[in-house]
Amino acid sequence: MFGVLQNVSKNSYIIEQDKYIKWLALVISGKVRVWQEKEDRQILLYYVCPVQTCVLSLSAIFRDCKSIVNAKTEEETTIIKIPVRHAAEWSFKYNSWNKFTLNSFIFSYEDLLHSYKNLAFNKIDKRLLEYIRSISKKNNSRYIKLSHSQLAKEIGTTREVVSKILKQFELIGLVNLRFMQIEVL
Amino acid sequence: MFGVLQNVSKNSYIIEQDKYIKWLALVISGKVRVWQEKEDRQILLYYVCPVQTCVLSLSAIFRDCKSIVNAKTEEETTIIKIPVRHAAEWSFKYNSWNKFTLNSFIFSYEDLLHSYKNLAFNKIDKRLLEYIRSISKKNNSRYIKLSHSQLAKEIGTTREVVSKILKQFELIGLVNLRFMQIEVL
DNA sequence: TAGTACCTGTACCTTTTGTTACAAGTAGTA
DNA sequence: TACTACTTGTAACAAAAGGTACAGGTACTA
Repeated sequence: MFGVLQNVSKNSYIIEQDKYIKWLALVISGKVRVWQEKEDRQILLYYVCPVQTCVLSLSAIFRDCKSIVNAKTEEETTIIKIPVRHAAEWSFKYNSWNKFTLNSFIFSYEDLLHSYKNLAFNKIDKRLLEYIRSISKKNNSRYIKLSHSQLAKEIGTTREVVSKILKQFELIGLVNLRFMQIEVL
Repeated sequence: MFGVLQNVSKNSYIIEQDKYIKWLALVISGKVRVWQEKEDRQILLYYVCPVQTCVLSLSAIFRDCKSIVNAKTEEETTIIKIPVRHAAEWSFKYNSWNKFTLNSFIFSYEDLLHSYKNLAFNKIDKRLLEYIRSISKKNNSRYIKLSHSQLAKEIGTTREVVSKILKQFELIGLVNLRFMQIEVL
């Protein structure tokens, strides 16, 4: 038996910055947020949803390393914990596992590359608009139930900036604002 | 015979944004710059040096895709061109090739992650200082022979901003400036 | 030597983003 | 109800970054 099934309650850390990664987590149900932070700022990297794994814990398979990100459950989450040394063997034993690993890297790399370009060249208002639209699309709902400060932590800025920009968006008819709710028009 | 050895002259495009990647390039000698751009701004992703491959052309191995980056030789460069479908087979045939591929992804992903965090949280002056110091270290020389506009294109800003910041650095004794030369103190 | 292309410095201004500070609203609960 | 924690709005200000414009320098070469 190599993997251990485990239930993790909401808001628990799966990975913490500067700590060693000892096992690989596969998310079976729930949702895990992965981000970077510095002082009181944060920036989202991605969410790990069923059935995916965090590409960064994958990288730990191949050499011991400290995590450079944080990962925390956003809901009650079920994961399979696999000690990294087992997962490393699998890559050479099982073609399908190898394929899964490679695909995870490819997808994640391209995703991060898009984020990088976005961050380098687009102003905050554009990044915010794209973000709320992507949320709306992903959830298949016009209504986004996030606070301004939560949004600020996703895109790497401050609450006041998000509030100001959202207000501008409302004035030009892009959104409607309510308490803890943004309606994307 | 799968690979083709090829000499590429200085300043030739290896990969262009929005074009399909048909082959994988292994750099045998020379140097290739990989970057993203938008209008007249650019931001460096990495350099490909012997004996490495561009992680992004690796990703093309596994599914047809348009490039989201540019790659151009900075010196006379020798590459081996491998049609992507051959390279794809190798991953399942040869353990050592598989290992090489995975290592490329891991290294590149972590590298990009550092850049992303740097871009998200650090001001331009700090990023510039880190960049020129890394160049100095890499070249094992105090003297950096790059113009201000070249530096601007590496870190994603404009020439005027670089000139101003370098002048400040000179005033506080961090560097000495000459025509086409920065001495790191 | 003149011409060209590129490099550097800098003053001035604008836009973008962040900070501080405060007022007021919402929701849950003891 | 009163208390708490969190959310939202916004004015005024400050700092960071970018853009315009121009003067002058350097290097190469025709």
